[in-house]
Amino acid sequence: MTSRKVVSFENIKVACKNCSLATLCLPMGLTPDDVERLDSIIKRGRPYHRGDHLYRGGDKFHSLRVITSGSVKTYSPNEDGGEQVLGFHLPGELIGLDAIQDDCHTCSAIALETTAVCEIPFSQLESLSAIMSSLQHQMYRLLSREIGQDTEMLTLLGKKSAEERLATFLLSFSERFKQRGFSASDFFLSMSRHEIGNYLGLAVETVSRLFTRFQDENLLRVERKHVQLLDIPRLYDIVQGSDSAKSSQSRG
Amino acid sequence: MTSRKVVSFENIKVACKNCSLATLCLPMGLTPDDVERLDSIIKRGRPYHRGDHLYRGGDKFHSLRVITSGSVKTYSPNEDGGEQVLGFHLPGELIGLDAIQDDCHTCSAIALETTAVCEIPFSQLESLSAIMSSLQHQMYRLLSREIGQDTEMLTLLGKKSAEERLATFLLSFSERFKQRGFSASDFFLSMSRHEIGNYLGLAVETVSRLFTRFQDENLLRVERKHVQLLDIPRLYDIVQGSDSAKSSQSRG
DNA sequence: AAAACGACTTGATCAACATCAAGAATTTCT
DNA sequence: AGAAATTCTTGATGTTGATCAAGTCGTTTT
Repeated sequence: MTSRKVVSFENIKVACKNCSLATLCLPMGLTPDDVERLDSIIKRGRPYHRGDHLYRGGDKFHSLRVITSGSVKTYSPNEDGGEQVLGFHLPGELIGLDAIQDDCHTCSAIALETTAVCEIPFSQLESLSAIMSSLQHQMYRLLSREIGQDTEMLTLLGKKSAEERLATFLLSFSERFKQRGFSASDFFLSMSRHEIGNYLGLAVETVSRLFTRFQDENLLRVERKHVQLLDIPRLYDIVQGSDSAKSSQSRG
Repeated sequence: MTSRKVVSFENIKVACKNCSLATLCLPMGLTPDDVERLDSIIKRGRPYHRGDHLYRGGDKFHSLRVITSGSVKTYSPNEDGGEQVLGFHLPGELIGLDAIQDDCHTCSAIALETTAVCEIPFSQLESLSAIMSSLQHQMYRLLSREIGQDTEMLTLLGKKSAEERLATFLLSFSERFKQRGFSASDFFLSMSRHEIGNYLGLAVETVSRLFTRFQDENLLRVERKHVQLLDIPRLYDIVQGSDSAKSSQSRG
């Protein structure tokens, strides 16, 4: 009896239908029936701790993963010891899509803090999507969205100044936290300055100086990992490039 | 009778089973029967001329497109009139994948020379892939590959020097021409220096100077759009970063 | 063929950001 | 708690590649 209760409790925890992230995640747009079927193949492992790898480049690919709490950094370890940070992932986001191509992870994923994930065995997902057109459609959409996000990032790295990059970075987190029901203007970043710089193609020192400058200009307040955005409209102006940022200074 | 012959000829031209690109393209890994079914939904339009748009950002999305001859540039028109070149596409390559997300093209595609394409209505492709698991698998692989390529490009723009970028660019074309049965060391680039620079996040002048420098160093010969790679191994050394390029100079 | 235009090249200068260096603040380890 | 190791910040200097400017070559127009 007791064990039945425990099992039941576990099931509830895993179920997409009870998950606040469902609208951001794989179940988006699926009927409750379809969500139930999807649920049947999803597994939840034990949580990862800061610094634990979810997978490493070269590992055989079995499962896509959705972050359910915490945050994850993906990076591609490059030949000469260095690394390129590819992304920071928040709850509801799906990672591992790049590994479908040849059944092998091309990049690594590491927990930035205590992090829980749902695992979705890809071969089962594939089979299920063959008989559930809504799921297939959602998969195509998610893969396409990933491509769209990557191309936005290409524009960022190809054309934008350091200032524009950091503003874009901050607003991306602002929007994503907001979507998840958290404050859009007051949050903690789980990654280091070094990781931010690597991601944005900037030196650590440049990132640090920009935080200081943004603070001096009353765009934000920052203390270590804690960031408070004070003038989101002006940050958006900065993202747009063109030094219109100054002209549209918020009525202070 | 005559008209039957013409129709038949047209059919042969369109058929994937007779296409030399099949192994690079959507039919890759499909059985002949499956290729036949895929064929049934593919359309070929009239060729595009240099400067013609295949689609523009904002257009409603109907079809994926495969280049069958010629070449195409994709770019995202950015707010302030400028553009970010996202890619150059050769025969066998599939474009439009980013538009699946919300049925709307997010970027534009323009022919760099006389170019023929196959059109694949996406809704039909989706339906077909629901009943052809091999096709579904291939679609997932292609989408995943696109993501992988984008992340490689992120590393290029985030971390690499101008020299490394141009070497990477040239070797990418070398490899792709080779795959298609053309010379890996002697080819014509269909895009301008300006477009190369935009794509690589460099100024036109920098691209021009690098071509000159590479030529001075006997890495290649270049005249206008015509490029001959003279020392491919050393170009690979340059791509690797670390100035090992000099030490592994080819035995001259 | 001459003229006009656009693409490419080359040179000179400049600016943004990287790198080097050192110190301050935090976190981790024992 | 105290020491060691990180992480972050700040300053000084350097370098890469952008920008500005001018000229050459090639192509298109008339």
